[in-house]
Amino acid sequence: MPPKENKSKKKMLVLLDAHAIIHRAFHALPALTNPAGEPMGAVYGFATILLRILQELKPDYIAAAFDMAGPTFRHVAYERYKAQRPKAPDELVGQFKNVRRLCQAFDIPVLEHAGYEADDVIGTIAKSVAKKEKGVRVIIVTGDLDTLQLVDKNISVYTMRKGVTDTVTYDEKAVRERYGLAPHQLADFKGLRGDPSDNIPGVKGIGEKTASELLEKYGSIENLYKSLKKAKLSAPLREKLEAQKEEAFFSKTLATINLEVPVAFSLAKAEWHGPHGLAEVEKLFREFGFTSLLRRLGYIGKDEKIEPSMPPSGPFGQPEMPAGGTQKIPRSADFSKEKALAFVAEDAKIRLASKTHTYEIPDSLIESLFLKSVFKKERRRIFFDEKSVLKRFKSYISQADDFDILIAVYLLKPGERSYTLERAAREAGVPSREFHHWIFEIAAALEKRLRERELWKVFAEIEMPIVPILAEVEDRGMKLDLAFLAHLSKEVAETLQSLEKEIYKLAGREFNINSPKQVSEILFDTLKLGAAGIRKTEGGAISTDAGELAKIKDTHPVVAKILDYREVAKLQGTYIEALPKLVAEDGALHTTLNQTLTSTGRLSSSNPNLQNIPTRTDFGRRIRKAFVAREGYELVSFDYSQIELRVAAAMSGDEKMKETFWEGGDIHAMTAMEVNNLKTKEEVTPAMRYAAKALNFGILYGMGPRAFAESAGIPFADAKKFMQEYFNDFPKIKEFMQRTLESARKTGYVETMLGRRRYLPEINSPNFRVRAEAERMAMNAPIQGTATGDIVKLAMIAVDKFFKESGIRNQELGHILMQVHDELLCEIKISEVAKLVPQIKRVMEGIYDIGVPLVVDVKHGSNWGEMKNF
DNA sequence: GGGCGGTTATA
DNA sequence: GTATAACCGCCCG
Repeated sequence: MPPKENKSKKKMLVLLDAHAIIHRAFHALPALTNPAGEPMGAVYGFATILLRILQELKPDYIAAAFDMAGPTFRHVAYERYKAQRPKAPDELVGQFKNVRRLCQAFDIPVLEHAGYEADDVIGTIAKSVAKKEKGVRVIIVTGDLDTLQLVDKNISVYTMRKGVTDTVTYDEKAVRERYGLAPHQLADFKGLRGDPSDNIPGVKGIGEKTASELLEKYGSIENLYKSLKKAKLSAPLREKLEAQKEEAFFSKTLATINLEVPVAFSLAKAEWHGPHGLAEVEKLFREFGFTSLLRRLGYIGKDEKIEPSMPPSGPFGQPEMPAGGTQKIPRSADFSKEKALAFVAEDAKIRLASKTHTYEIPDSLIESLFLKSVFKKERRRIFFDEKSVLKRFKSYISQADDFDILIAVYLLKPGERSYTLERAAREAGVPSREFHHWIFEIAAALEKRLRERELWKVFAEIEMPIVPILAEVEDRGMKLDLAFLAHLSKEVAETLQSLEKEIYKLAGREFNINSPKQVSEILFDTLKLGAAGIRKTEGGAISTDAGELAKIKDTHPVVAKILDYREVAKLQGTYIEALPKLVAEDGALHTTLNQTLTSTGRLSSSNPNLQNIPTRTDFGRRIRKAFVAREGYELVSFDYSQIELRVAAAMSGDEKMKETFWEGGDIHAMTAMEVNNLKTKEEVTPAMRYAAKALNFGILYGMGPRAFAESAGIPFADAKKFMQEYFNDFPKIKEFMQRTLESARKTGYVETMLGRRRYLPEINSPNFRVRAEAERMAMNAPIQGTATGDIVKLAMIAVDKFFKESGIRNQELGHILMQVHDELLCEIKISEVAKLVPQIKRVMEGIYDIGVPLVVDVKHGSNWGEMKNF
């Protein structure tokens, strides 16, 4: 989040930590060169950030601090200081000079002092200005977090995340949230924990957690040592602190920014004059080859509000898009006669193309009625990522002829990490040209391919219609009961503390229970528990995952406690603590539903992932209770019962399985009867049913006997026998698997009932493991894809349509809240639940005839954790 | 800070 | 033994 506009009357001084910004940009960005071949990436990064700062923060004063060559006072005190740092590469060294030239051109004073680092210079100036000039607040712009210790009421730190695109501002509160410490304690923190990147030793054996805890209790290293004798500390910790007292104090000194650099600074000289006399800058930009930045120069200091963000294209973003002739929309623009338009959401604008022109619409103009009506008018619309365009326009209605290039290329080539317009163009065989010609050609070429490969139905009847539904689901969000979670968090924190204590006591010493490595050491080295029969991890260590620990649960009481701790810690960290931070201003949690990520056609959910909210354990369900219906509504969950097994029965055509589903029988019990050759279902024991259930699921995953033995908890020989029996009893299942594999080997892909494809080039690999993995994917993808890709998506579309066409949606009586693979979660006005549930259930059960009945189970309640059967 | 291994949440 | 997302620790630069 960019800092708030400087609305207060206070003046603002921006101090650029040029050294850190350059380093950051150098590492975060690709190695670019100017036309003359000199490295320019870091200079470009610096320039971009500088422009952004000038636009966004509109400082009254600005100055830049550099490191000076030669040893600093820290090197004099400690020869190993930053000793393991590789020397700055040559490509970087030359760029410092150019950044200095840039500062000169901008008339920004350069600050430096022999024997001190840029941090020290900045610290000295920031603190002295903040003290002397009450009317000035200071913002430090930097590429690392070393300067956070300077933060106070008048000083904040502005820095970059994720490369350089995302920015974050630290004030006192933010530092506390991030570290749990006051800014001035950060040097103490490094004193204890050390800083490997600067070769600051710290106290060996003290990590982030212990350091924070100690500082929370004692405030500072000085205080800690003063009260060390009477402090309540574990023996090993006390020993470490006593033995390494010198290191602790010394490390703190190294980590402390020097506030007494004898550097001259004059606020008057640092005054920023705004955009006058930038001819020098322009000259430099041309010399450096920063043509994309030239345009932005014009904006500096103007009142016009433009979004602070990196340019979407050019050397930094995606590969340069063909931009040819991009222009602002003229007042006289008239699109009424255009048969087709293309829309692409970019960083802070929408790129709009007609067949003959490309325009850019800044976000600020999107709200205009003119553009909204241009967008909504019925005509051919081409997109790359329609969902993001819909959200930008806040318009959730699609049109029959809409074409999303992103979706098209996903269906043609699923399972890629990410897609770009450039890749789509490559896939479509369309070479680069002016944007408006380019994008329409790509769409046409992709449409042709979709039709050739018989993917058109999936595209036009499933994937395109679901786009606006996903946009709306994301936008609506799910309401979270924050008070409830806060309460739960407190309780859970206590549980964790007491579990921690018990574990330390049982183990005989303290260790980090969150570290699998340390857990393994405690269990198998210190306590010498038997490791025979325990799986090894990929790295060769003895595994400590829940399945393995369960095997030795009875050999020592600490094992069960560690399992308890794991469960609670996981839920605390991943949900109870994390979810509240993601609640938006509207009190709701807005996930992102990714439609083009999975290889099988499922959706995925992230930021937060709402598809893995706990439900299996009692404790997990308590978290679910935090997801609540809005006032006057109920949550209603529609869950396709055993949909993957039903699809497997349908696709294979196995009569016994189909019959069981038609009769509404218990599929797992029936399986148990068959593989055990029993005559009546009364003879099926719970253990038999459990094993049969594991077998049914395993079959869907292409499992072998070894994995089956493990999951059912039976001997390998029995497992093998049962699997053979299974394939004898359900021969069509075996045939289906074989047919699928053969076809995959021949064509290189498998497909769902509706023709969605998954390509599996490894299916003919000479490497057994690689090939076997591809075979399992081949057997699973058609089933998973048909059930939770094709069918559930169709159901979402139909249910949404039902809401809209019956007027339910308009009267705000009900809507879809979330999809969890085989479940649709809806929010329905309480008064309407009884009437609507049977109708929705009918829509879902009748969505697609696979030759086996689809059954939907319905539950409802005021929250997601306590639901009653309907 | 980034990347990876190990683990665990869901279907 | 399929499909995911995300946490933490730990190692690297």
